[in-house]
Amino acid sequence: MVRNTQQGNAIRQALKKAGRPLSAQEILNLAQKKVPGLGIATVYRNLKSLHEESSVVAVELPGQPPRWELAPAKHHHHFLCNICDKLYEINACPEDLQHLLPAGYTLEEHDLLLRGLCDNCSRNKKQSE
Amino acid sequence: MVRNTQQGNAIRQALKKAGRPLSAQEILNLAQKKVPGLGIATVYRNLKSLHEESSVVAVELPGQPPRWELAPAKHHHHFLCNICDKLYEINACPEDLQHLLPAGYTLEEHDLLLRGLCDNCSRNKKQSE
DNA sequence: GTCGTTGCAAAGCGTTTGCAGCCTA
DNA sequence: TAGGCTGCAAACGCTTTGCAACGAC
Repeated sequence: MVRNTQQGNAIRQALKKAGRPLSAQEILNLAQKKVPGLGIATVYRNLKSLHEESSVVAVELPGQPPRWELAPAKHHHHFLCNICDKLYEINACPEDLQHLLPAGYTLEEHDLLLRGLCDNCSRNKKQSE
Repeated sequence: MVRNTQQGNAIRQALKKAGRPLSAQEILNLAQKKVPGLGIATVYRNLKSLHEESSVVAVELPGQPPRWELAPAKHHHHFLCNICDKLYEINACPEDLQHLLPAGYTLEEHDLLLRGLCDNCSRNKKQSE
């Protein structure tokens, strides 16, 4: 049976409060404010369990460790800002990707990562030009 | 200046002959047939150089080490088979992704990974049903 | 009291780096 | 011959695991 521990709660709360995908290290830092002795191994073990029960989702980024977010209600994608490195949730989807595939292929899932400049960084860049 | 070494050639040839993205380990295995003493560090150093000069591209996969391919002539995406784990090149692109973004965001690049069953595995699965 | 969970430290894996020797230009 | 490139082994960063102690039920 699954037990209700301080550590597990702190980890889930950190993800919930952040509202954006966090790295294991970020989760550790946040959760340690609630449970000072918390170790990184416990973060990984909890993430693994949560992932197995589909409560959290891993977001993979090129050349970086994955970030984790609470399982979203609806299908969505992400936008990574090339300047501030923040990862945003995009509530839209290109749909109809099956037609990109050659005949015979069956599409089951898809991952889309958009990259560029977020609103903030776009604005800052324009000002400095 | 850049020198023309056996090792570098073996690595480039392995990528060229394979015609699909390879992991560093796969490259090592293939290139060692030409240059037996070849070390993994040399594979990584060559990949790094080739990547810097944009001759090769890294393809990132969730939960796996990246695979490398010779820089493709044209923009494309990939399809990962959920059964045989082979990675295929898809010469198509959803285009017009900017409209998925909120106002103010600037789209610079995008990565799309399609997953499902390749032609072969789709067929095998149907037969066994 | 049981036994799932934890913290620590050690190990694992993919990747990078320091260094002395090698080999291309 | 100079100095870029190599192989080896050690180091690295992130993640997982073994183990004894802890604590939720």
